[in-house]
Parts: sequence; structure tokens; C-alpha cells
Amino acid sequence: MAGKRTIEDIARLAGVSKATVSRVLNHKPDVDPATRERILSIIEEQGFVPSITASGLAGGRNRLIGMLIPSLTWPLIPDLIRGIADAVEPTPYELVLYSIKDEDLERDRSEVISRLLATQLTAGLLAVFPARASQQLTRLYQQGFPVVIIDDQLKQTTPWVGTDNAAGAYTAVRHLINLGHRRIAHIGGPHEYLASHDRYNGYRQALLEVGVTPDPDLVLEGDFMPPTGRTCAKKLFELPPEKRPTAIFAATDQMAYGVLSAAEEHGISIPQDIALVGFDDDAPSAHVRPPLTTIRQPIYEMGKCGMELLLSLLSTSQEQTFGIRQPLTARTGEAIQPHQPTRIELPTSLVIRESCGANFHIAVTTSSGEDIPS
Amino acid sequence: MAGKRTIEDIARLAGVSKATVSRVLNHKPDVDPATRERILSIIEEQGFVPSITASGLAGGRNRLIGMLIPSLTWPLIPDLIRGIADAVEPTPYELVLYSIKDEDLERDRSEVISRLLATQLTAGLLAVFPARASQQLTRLYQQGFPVVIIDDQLKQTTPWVGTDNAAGAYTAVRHLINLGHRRIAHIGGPHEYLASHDRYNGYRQALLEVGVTPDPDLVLEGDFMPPTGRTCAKKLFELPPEKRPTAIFAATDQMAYGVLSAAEEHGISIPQDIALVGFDDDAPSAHVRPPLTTIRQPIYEMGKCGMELLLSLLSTSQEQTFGIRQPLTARTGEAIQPHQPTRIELPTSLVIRESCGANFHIAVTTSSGEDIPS
DNA sequence: ACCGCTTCCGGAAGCGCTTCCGGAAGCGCT
DNA sequence: AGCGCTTCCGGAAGCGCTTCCGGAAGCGGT
Repeated sequence: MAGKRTIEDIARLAGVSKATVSRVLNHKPDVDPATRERILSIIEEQGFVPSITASGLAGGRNRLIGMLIPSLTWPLIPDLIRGIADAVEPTPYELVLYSIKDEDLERDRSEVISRLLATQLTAGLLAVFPARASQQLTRLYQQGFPVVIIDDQLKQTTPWVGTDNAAGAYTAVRHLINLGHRRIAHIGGPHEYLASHDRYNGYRQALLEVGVTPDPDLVLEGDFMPPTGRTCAKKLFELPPEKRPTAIFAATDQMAYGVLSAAEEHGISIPQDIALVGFDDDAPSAHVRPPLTTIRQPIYEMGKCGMELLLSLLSTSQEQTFGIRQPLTARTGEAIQPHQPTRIELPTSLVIRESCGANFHIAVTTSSGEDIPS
Repeated sequence: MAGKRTIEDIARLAGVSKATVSRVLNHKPDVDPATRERILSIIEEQGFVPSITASGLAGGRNRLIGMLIPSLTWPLIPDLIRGIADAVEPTPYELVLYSIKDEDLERDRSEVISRLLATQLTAGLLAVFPARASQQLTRLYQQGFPVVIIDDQLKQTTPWVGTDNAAGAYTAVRHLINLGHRRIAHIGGPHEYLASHDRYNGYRQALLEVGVTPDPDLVLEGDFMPPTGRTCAKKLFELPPEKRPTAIFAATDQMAYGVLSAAEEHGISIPQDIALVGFDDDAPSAHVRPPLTTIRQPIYEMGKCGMELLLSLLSTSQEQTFGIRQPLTARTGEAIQPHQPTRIELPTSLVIRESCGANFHIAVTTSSGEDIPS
């Protein structure tokens, strides 16, 4: 059972040379169908699985894909990974996990990344939310190494998959506006992240559209996590009554949780006194008190999409190596232009729960797969 | 920068042979300290990183560790992975992620596992929550392949890391008893899982200790997820008043969420009418309404511990290969006995929030790193 | 001065696979 | 019959590294 057989054994059993077996293994054309069948059946019967290591060495390429994951604490990560895993599953590739500690993320991540590369282990890299490291990744990509970035990137220079943050924010704020709010505060994310800007811009645009100029006093910057949501909310609550907002749009559900707890502390009830909308649709959001209206990101799809993009890059770069330059477009359906990296933007959706004060309650599936009935 | 240099380049630059460089790379003893230094500095300066593929091939062993993760939807997984990642980080090993879809989990997982092996990619395997597949893993382990199982295993035949489920459950129920409850119901997990039995036993023992015989009508079986928690709770709520429990111990926070929503539906208030305690301390538990009293599992530590155990197995099996049989005990501090696989059991802790009806509120850090103040 | 030992190092044979190169058939033509 | 072409396959040279084996020094001891 524990297969110790090599390609040579198979060759001997089939009465052919190693070369031929290898050709069968790699779906090369130059093999007689009958021979191919015979070899395949022997492989099957012997339970032979070629050594990834050896073929990697010999062939120069590899069947491993690196996955660069930041803080594993970010609540959406599992779904993302699920999407990624589902996309590689039908391929011969395996996933290598490179997780980055938050400290490393703050500093230049170069070490990890270059080590990863130099090691020659992986054929491509899927980087999630790289923020600062994206410059390096860009360089990498320009050197010809297949890289796909998911969800945050300052400049648009590598293939990319993300959500339409601006549109999501717009929808959120628009929803608040439709409920009658005009003084809407925004607790934004750190400005290093593109997503923060996009969400702010969506907020701003929705406001401008109804003739409201965003009040700088109502726009605060947090760091995506609950504690800053709380401190920002406190500042808002302590504003003189006429300046106080009637609604808050938090750039992150996590920060919205902070708002919730600050509100409880200040005896402010949500949504009666102040309406609240978040962004992300983290799992707890369906369960907090009150349940949080938020913008759902199609996180699973982002993972899946990103990996598919990467796989298509991989297959075309392989073809180029083989001399078949840019067949027509890529066979996977993704059009890969050499100098205009593919960008895929997925739509978000508004999940209406109670914190926004909308009177009706729409039953929507939450990311935890369960909804608390009203 | 993109290192194309091989061990041969380094050898040439240092004026030594490839063999010597290799010895330096692998911390072999037979090298003059001066030479070693010189070679190391050249390696450093050239940014040389040996090819994992090549060394894997040549050395027969490998620097990759497989990680078998079930349903990525299980909310504790990210923390677990974080622990695992932190443990490999300081080693030269890399992590390969094998995720298993739930369907495959139901069927025999053999295919994935044997493919994984045959491929000769990984040096060891860390299997999380394998349930049914544990038999196969056991076989694997007995064949000499390093395997560590985290958190569920029917028979105790491989190295293992887990929590003391029975003690945790005992603590939970004991807490309820101390609050005055005697009719305590239990919503258990599926009986395929060892954890379900352990938790039931803890429940049972706590009850017996105060002279209460568990009432079979109050013990129901769920599947760990919210919907069954809800249906089980309904059954409980529909019991005639004198049979109805005054408290519920759910084997899983997820199921407790189901109980919460069933209670809301039935107009039963928690904890006033019925107290509730969960198990796991999932992230949402601090935020549900009311915040859930639960048993926290040291999930991060389990991951870390499991990986450390595996690493120690790896290093000893390597020593054995080298002829240095069982030095004294393992150098990592874990004593590895040949026929008595190491088992590490980590303690759980009680997190008291509101759902149990305890009047006082203890501030505890939750796994989400944030607590809603009462 | 010679012996045996230890210490340090080089040569070379692989690990299991891919792939280049070239050769042997078999084909339809002229 | 002989030509060129295609189709199918084998030999053999690596990919970058590890490790066995053996040899050259350098040591103290006799």
C-alpha cells in the first residue's frame, strides 16, 4: 500500500521506457493511444503516484501554490480559504500556507516573501490582503512570477480580485439616507488600506448625491477593530446635541461592535437614538444586540475567483514556456492581456437587520448559515 | 535578487566542494568552524536559499508538513491554525494544507490521505478532528509515518492532543448545580465523536455527584450545529411543566445559539426561565443575547502543542534513521515512548457570562478579544 | 621517524523524474 | 523502389541536492 514504486517500475511492467511513462503522466501528445491506456491501467493497478518532489526538480516547475495569509484572526479568512481550497481541489496543485504574523505585516514582509521565492517551492502565489507588501508583490509579478492579490492593493499593477468597496459603502449610506438620515457619521479604517478610502468615497458620494456635504467632525479614523470603534463612537456621542449624528456607518462590523458597546455604556439605544450600519457581515453580526445591518462581502467567491485567476495565469505562463505564445486567449476563459493585468471586482450586498432601524425585517441567510427570527 | 544560484555556485565562490556546503547547510558536524563561517557569510551575501525540492529528493525526507483540516467552517479553526502556524514558524518546515470537504469527510477519506502519502510530499501529518478517518491514520502511524491527531479520536493509538472534554462538561454542569439547578438537560453531539461522549460523561458525573440521576428525557442528540440545537430545545420547551428543565447544557455553542432562537420563539427568557451553558467559546458567544456562558477550549494552544508534538516525532524518527536510537528521551522535552504514543490533554476553562443566570459578571477576555460590558 | 587517530574535506553516485535528440517504423507519394 | 514526412518511442543527460567512501593532513605518543 505505502507505494514505494517509481516510474521505472511502471516502465518495466509496461515494457516501455521511463520516458514514455513520463509522457503519459504529463499528458504529452506523442504516445500511442493503446500504449497510453496500457500504462494508465498499470499505474492505476499499482497505485502509483509520481513524486512531486522529483518532477518538480526535473521539470523546473512545480505543483505547489503558495498562499499568503495575513492575520488569521480576521473573521472572514476561513470563508476565503474555503473558496481557495475549493478552487484548487480539482487541480493537481497543492496549497502551501504562509501565514504572516501581524508584527511581520507591519514591517516589510520582504523576508518571508523572498524566502518563499528563493526556495523555488511554489509555482505561484495568492496573496490575501497584503496592504504594505503589495509593492514587493508587484515587483515579483513584473519579474514574471505569477501573483494574484486578493482584496487590497494600493496600485493596480497585478492581477487582482476584490469587492466593490465604494459601491458597498454607497449602498449602505444610501440605505440610511432613504430611512431619512442626513447627519451620518463614518468611522473609517486606517488610511494605509485602499479599502478604507473606497469605503469613505462611497459614503461621501451617497451624501453628496442628496446635497449633503460630509461634515469632517463626523468622519473618524479607526483601525478596523472593536476598541477604536468604541472610542470613535464615544467622541461622536459626546458631541453637542445639534452636531450629533443620527446614524453611523462603520467601515467594519468589528468597529460596529465597538459602537454597540459604547452606546450601551452611554445609554444610547440603537437604532432608536442612532442607527448603525457595518461592513463585512462577520458571523457574529447576526447575533449581536441588535442584529447588525451590514454590507456582505462575497468572500468565498473572492477566494475561489482569485485562485482560478492564478491557475489560469499558471497555465498560460506554462504555455509560453512551451513556445505556444498566447494561443488566442487563455483556455480557462479568463482573458490575460500581457500588460493589463486582469482585475475582477465582485459585488457586495446589503443585509438588512435591525441596527439600521428599518422597520421591516427581511429574512436573509447570514454568513453563519443561521438567522435569529425577529 | 531572484536567486538562481545553486549550491555549486556557493561552493565555487567559497573554494570548497558542494559536499561541504551541503554539510554546512544541514548543520553536520564535520566542518571546520572557520570554513563554516566563510560559507555561511557567502550564503548570506548571495541570498542563497537551497531548493526544497532538490534536497527533498536527494535526502529522501522532506521539509513539508501536511495539515488535514476538516470543514473550514468550524469557527474555532482559525485559532487552531494560528497555533499551528506559530509552531512551525521557527522551523525550516512549511505547511501544506489539505482541506477536506464535508462530503468527503462523510465517506471514507482514504483517497485523499493515501494520495497525500503516495505523493511523498510531506514528512508528517497533523490531522485535525478526523473522526471517522482516524482508523486510517492509525494504520498510517503504525507503518511509521509521523501522525498527530488533534481533538478527536475514537481509539487512543496515535499521538494526540486534545482538551479534557469530560472535565469541561463537568465544570459547566457543576456551575449550573451550584446556581441551584437540578433538572439540567443536555443537548449532546453526534455519537461518532468521542468528544460527544466525553461531554456527556462529564455532565452525567456532575449530576450523579449531587445525587441526581440523569433523566433520559432530558438528554438529546444534536449534530453540533444551530438547527439541531433549536429543534432539541423545542422538544425540551414542549415538555410538561414539571418535566421541563431549569437549565440546559449544550455540547456546543453553535447548538446553544439554536436554543437561544428557539427560546425567543417560545417566549422563554434566558436566563430567567431557563439557564443555558454552551461549550467552545466561539467568537459570537460574547455577543449573542444574552452573552453565553460557556466552556472555553484552549484551541490556539492545541494547535501549537500538536505541531510541536509532531515536530518532535519528526526529529526523533530522523535520529532513528541515522542510527542514533532513542537518545535518552527526545530533546524537545516530550518523552516519546515507542509503544505508548504521547497524549496531551489541555485544560478548559469556564467563561461566565449572562446566559447561566449567575448574578455577577466576571470580565474575561473572550476569544474575539473583546467583551461587551454588562 | 613511524603509527594510529581524529578532523576536515572532495569525488562521485545517486534520489525520481523530465526532456532533448535521434532513430525506427509506417504512411502516401512520385 | 525510393523519397520525405509523421508518429511513436528509447537513451541518456541532467535538475540541485545529500551522503557514502576514502584520502590528506595534523596530532600526540612511542
